[in-house]
Amino acid sequence: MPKVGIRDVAKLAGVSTGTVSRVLNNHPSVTRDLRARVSGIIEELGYMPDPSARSMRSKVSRLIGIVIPDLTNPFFSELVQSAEQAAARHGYNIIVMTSFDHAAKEADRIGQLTSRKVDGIILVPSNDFHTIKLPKGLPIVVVDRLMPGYSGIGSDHRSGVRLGVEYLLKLGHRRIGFISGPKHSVPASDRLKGYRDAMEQNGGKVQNAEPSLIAEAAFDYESGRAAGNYLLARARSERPTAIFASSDQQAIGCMRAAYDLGIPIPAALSIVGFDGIPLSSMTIPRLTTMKQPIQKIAAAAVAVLLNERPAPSVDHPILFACELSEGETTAAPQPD
Amino acid sequence: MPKVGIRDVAKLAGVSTGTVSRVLNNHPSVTRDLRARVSGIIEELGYMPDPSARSMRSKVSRLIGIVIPDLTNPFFSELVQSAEQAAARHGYNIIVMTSFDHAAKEADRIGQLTSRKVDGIILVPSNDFHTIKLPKGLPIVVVDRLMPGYSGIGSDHRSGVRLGVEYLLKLGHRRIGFISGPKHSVPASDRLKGYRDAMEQNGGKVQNAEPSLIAEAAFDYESGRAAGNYLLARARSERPTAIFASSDQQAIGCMRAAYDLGIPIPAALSIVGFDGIPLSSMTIPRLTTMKQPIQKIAAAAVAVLLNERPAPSVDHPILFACELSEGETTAAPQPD
DNA sequence: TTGTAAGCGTTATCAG
DNA sequence: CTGATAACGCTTACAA
Repeated sequence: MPKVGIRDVAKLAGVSTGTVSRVLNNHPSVTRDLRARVSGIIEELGYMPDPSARSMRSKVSRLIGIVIPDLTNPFFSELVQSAEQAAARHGYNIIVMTSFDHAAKEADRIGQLTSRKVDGIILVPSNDFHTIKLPKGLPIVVVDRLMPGYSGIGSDHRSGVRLGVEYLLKLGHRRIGFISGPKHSVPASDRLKGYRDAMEQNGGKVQNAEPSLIAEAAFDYESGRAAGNYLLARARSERPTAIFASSDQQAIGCMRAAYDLGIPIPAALSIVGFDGIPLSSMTIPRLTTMKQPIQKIAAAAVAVLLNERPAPSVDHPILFACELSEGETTAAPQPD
Repeated sequence: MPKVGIRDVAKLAGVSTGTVSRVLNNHPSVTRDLRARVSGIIEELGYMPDPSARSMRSKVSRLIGIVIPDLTNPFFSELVQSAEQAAARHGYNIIVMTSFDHAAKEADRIGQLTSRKVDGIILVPSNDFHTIKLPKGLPIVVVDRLMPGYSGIGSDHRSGVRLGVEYLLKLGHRRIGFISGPKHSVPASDRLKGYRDAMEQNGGKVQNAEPSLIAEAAFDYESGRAAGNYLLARARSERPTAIFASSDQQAIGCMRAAYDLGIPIPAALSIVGFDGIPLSSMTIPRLTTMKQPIQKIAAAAVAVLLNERPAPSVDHPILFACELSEGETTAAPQPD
């Protein structure tokens, strides 16, 4: 079965390879019936164009690279899956790579992708991304962890967090703790701002978010647990009655900390997470969380790379709104 | 900056393009110092070979495809991540695709991968995989859900489950429920066999695993919950004192069901999961589970595709042992 | 050991 | 609108 090529199709259809190629790329200048005949033969022969040859000539690989810090993080795996679907709808495929939040690895991955001639890269930058430089000319869209100077797509973390904290305020909480993300992370400081926004506009009572109500942590489970422990292992009168965590994983770690300290949720402590990963509805009790529209983000990123949508300007990222998903980890505070 | 090609390197090094190519592919027949000089120039010029051109001539793409049912499943995302790492160590990259457990999509994905000329495919077959036929000639290794007739790599589900159930028996449990996987799934029936193995060898008492102790379910959270509900919503004397679930997600869903029914874990119910996903140590209480060696599996799969390791014969898959990870969801049964 | 040159399967340029 | 034909950038016999 000696592999059928474009010439076989051409011969059998009685046309030139050029015409077949034009049919393949649905170039407008082919007669309806000629196109039909050729397509027929293509079908019949089960011909599939060779992507390497194609890409070599046309400089288009129909490949999109996606570089994320950690595929094990449900938020990112959902992002990748959504991107894969969106890309597939356009005949594109996805090459995934993990940077492990390590700038050097990240630079290396981006280099590989570049030399693979991917048509674009979706990048969730590592936390010390600023140390690397991106190859000019390659369409690249930064997602989730927006970076100044790069066109980005994500959700509005700041107002998302603000809404979440306001929700806690509305429930009657005043001593609201905050588990922040890594110090230098852009989204982390955005989320922190959202927290401050909400706290400060809430009149005098909690005007200054006391530093002791803010715990810095990585976005993962263990860090969330440590941060929760820091916030909760104190006298009851000092202890926050509610905690907003910057990620669902942190929130879940924090639930664990509360559990270990014997603090019932939501009776003595309310917890709100951020991200809306599937897992958040599987915890006991179900986590209340601010849900990011991952699919929208992924679809938009793909659309931008495929020029189906204008790239956001460097200082005006595309931002989607987050949405509160009420679970069972939040309630009015107990009277002291 | 007019893209540096192999000829530029050749010219600057004063050698032929053939030699440069040989250096690139570290063909043995190149003098040490010549190789050194050429490598120097390559470095200096920042030359990167064009993968399309390369692949077109050599029929090697340095690309591995991986098709899984659902990237959102932590077990698979960890598998993909591990495969990505293993592949990267060999200069290979990974194209991921999701089949959503849908045979038609799966066939389509495999077709795409084939036409992309990937050097091999790692496949976790969908549940109705048997309906599709694989393209001959393409190295493909079936992982996790082993299929008769295909060379596969996975862990020993049957004895893994047996060990888990034996653990429960050792704790003193006798009425042990089992949440099975989808009926026609190969690993599901393997796991079920493991359960039967353990139950049947346990003397007369539970000689026949009563059908009512076995609930069929998909591997996901919701199904696990429903199955748990089925097993638990009965009079206490009929209700199992322990449940073995075929996946961690099922187990967690089952915990949820128990929680909703007011059945305390592990006081009134022990639960053991299967897979050992990271999430399993984040639940409250921490899930006891049979851990699959995902990294080993992924590494072996990549090694097989890269011919670093002989492919397992069609009827003798490579099987790794599972290991019990003791959490907090298991305890001796309460006296009736 | 190294150079030479013929393709690999497409697409794109030019005529016709 | 369609056909011929020259690239595309590299690998690999075949020669030297």
